[in-house]
Amino acid sequence: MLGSVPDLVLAIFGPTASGKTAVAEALADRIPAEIVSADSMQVYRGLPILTNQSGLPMRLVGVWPLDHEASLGEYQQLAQAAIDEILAAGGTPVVVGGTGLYLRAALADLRLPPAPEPGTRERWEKLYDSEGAQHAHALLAELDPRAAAAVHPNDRRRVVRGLELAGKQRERDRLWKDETRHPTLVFGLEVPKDELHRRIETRANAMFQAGVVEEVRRALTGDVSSTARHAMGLREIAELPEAAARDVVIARTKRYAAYQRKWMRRIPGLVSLPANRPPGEIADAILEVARARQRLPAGRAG
RNA sequence: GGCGAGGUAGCUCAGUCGGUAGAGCACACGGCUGAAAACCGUGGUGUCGCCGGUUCGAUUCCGGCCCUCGCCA
Repeated sequence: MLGSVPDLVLAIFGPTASGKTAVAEALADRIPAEIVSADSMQVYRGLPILTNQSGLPMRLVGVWPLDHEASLGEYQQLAQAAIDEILAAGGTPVVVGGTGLYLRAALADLRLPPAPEPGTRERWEKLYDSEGAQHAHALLAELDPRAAAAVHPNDRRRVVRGLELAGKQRERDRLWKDETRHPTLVFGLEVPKDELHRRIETRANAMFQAGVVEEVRRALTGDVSSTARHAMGLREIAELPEAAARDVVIARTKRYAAYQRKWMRRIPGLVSLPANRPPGEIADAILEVARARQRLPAGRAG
């Protein structure tokens, strides 16, 4: 152990296969830390190979069964509770993940509006489908002009959500604000695109060697929620020959990595780090930044 | 070698009764607040296999050639 960085939250973001987990592990080797996952698919148990679970001790990995409907609000409560608990015990929470929105929800107080009351989502979805997108959007414009202005009529999900919340107070400006619940440093791992693509291909092959086909087959014998169903490759592995499924998984993972790069550019306060070094060196660099930040007068970190 | 089908965007393909072309996926950019590995929006990136003929004009019609696939030898 090289000492600690008390009262500070560290976060590591980056595209799939950028080595986030290895860096988090190296950090946990160096300071009293616990890892908190910010990953919308690793929260599920039952698909450890497909969702690339590492086997390291981590909070919020494998906590939901596959038939559980995911929700950002529920994740936020669990993740914030975990972070607070680790801090209270004197440890450093290391929040690691590839789901940008989940990472923000773990670190910031997004003031999420409430979950829909039972039945209301179904009701608005029905209206959207029967009356058409334009009609539903026009109705939203009547009930909540600001919300309507922010969504395209074709965006069924957000038009419906807007209708659910019509009339309720919403704070919409917290997602991109550099405000966190605790002093926090967010690091982003940068890997050149070619190198990242090579790693993604290698990992996809390893996934099949590790038996992902059998894992998926087993998982699909039970109920799978609409959110878990979106795990990349789940459908393809069940339906396509192995080689074709692998190609789809590779293509979609590359696309996902591009999406994550977008998040990396947007996450407030993110400190970018080149990732083509051993994880231990990256962890040392992170700790150096963290300690320098802690020597500053009390206040916001990041 | 014979017969058949085909060669158009990065990929799979549509189309043009002759006026230089468009879908899906991919890609790029943007949005996003209780589904985010999701969802939505904007953008066409092209020697239409090659050479010649007919034509004011050919990716389209005609001839030849090259290549791919299938069947038969």
